[in-house]
Amino acid sequence: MLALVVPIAKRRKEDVTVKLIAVFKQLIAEGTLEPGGRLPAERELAESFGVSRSSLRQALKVLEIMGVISQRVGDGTYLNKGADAILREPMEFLILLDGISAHELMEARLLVEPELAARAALRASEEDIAEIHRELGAMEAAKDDHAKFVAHDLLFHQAVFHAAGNRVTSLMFSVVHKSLDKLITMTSQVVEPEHTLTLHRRIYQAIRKRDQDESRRRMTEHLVDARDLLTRAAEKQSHFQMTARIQTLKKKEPRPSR
Amino acid sequence: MLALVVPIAKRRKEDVTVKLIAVFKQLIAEGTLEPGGRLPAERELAESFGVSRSSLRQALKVLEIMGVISQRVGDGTYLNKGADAILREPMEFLILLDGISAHELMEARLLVEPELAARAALRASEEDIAEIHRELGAMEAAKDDHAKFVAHDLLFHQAVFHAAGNRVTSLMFSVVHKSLDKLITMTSQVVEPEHTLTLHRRIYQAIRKRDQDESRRRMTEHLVDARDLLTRAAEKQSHFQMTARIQTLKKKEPRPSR
DNA sequence: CTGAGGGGAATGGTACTACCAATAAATTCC
DNA sequence: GGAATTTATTGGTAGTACCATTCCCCTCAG
Repeated sequence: MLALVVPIAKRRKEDVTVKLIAVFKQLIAEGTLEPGGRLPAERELAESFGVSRSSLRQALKVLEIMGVISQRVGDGTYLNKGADAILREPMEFLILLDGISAHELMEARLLVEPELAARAALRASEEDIAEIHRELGAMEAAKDDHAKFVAHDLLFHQAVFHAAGNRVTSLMFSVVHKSLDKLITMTSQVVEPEHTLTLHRRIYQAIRKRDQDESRRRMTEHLVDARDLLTRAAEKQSHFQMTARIQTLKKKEPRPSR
Repeated sequence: MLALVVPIAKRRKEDVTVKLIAVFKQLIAEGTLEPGGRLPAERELAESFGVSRSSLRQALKVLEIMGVISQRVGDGTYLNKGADAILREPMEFLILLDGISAHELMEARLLVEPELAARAALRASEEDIAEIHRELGAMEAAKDDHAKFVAHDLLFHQAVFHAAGNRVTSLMFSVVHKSLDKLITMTSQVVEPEHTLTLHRRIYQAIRKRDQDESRRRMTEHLVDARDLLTRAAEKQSHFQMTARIQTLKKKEPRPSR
């Protein structure tokens, strides 16, 4: 059964914060705010909108965490240009809350990337192919540095995405890649770099030959291999490790019996 | 050329808000907070963490917009179970900021959904197929109500996603679908509902027959058709329309010459 | 005229207080 | 025993005060 998506009309009393976010959305859409541009100071904005600075700051904080804007003390607030980081935080929570496993993330890649490789073979420009080749070279150069090796591995895949010419999937899967980064790094320590390199070389060659079918096959071959490795590695790992906390949290029961 | 992802180490002074979000992430990860569970009151939490309620509220607001928690006045704050909405807001901003067009969104669908249809033909359970059929029926029943018709159209596709059994892609494309909703509704007013229905029926039949190749073909057929219709319709539309604003915004130049 | 340095103003970050409105549990009343 | 009312709790908003950082302009020395 499908999860109920609740398109319910509960538009009734919206937060001021929510309204503010909608306003910013509109201002961006109509071009009043331009990427890279500077926003008025918080105190001014708050007055303009007729809300308190507290409320405005809540909205701005949301936008900042999502990567829409950047704030710097003593300087100001700026609308970001591209927003690569915009999906990162949400995605991490998604993985936590829905308990999405590395296996599922790899399945998603397996579902999409082969087709994208085929598309890349069809539409890649010479520059795109050169970029893919560069990342391949960077991988070779970083054989001994696992972190670097994996970083360029993922950049290789991003380059393929770029060559396929679809920003939507590219953006989406940059997050998936990022989420898998740590796990892949762990895995790479028990795999011969040359093995990974061989698989990547085949993908590159296929795209370079403009062979759609082979590109698709080679990408599938690589990802199936990676998925199996990853799944085994993941079984030994319980979960992700998050960053430090501020203070100790009183673990009192959240059940105030009133 | 790929966009520079700025992996720069600027971990220096993090916001209290950012730290708090990290704390919540950890609390969720280690199971101290359970989905559906109730969080302590804001005033208590703020004291526990040793931060002001203002700062805490900023963090909570971020989590609420992302769909991680729900807050109700007079009641309390609860950790959500699934977080369906978690990618919606970020995705909308992404589309705005990167200026992603409806055409590109449809291209993304065209890239992914055919393969997913094939996967659905392979892995769909009887219940999955029944669900797809139900949405088909709902479309037929809503021939005259454009909004409803389109809603069930998208639910049909969601059902196929579900049948394919990959939550990651399902979540991602629920956002894409949502973004296209209005535009598709407009388009549907100039298209014979029977035309759309026919294409959907073919997809359903193919999946039901467990024919992967035909499922893929039929989904491609449908989306190519939809894309062309949509692209033509979009050309006449400048942009999206967002919801209302609170008050008039002083359009003063964001260039305080100090 | 040029460059280095200092001071002031503006900005975001945080804390704290006060009050409102909505909610749910406890209480009272019929 | 059930319905209406009261009461305490909770999130929502506004407003103030103060801090640390940053930028800009002005001054002054060379």
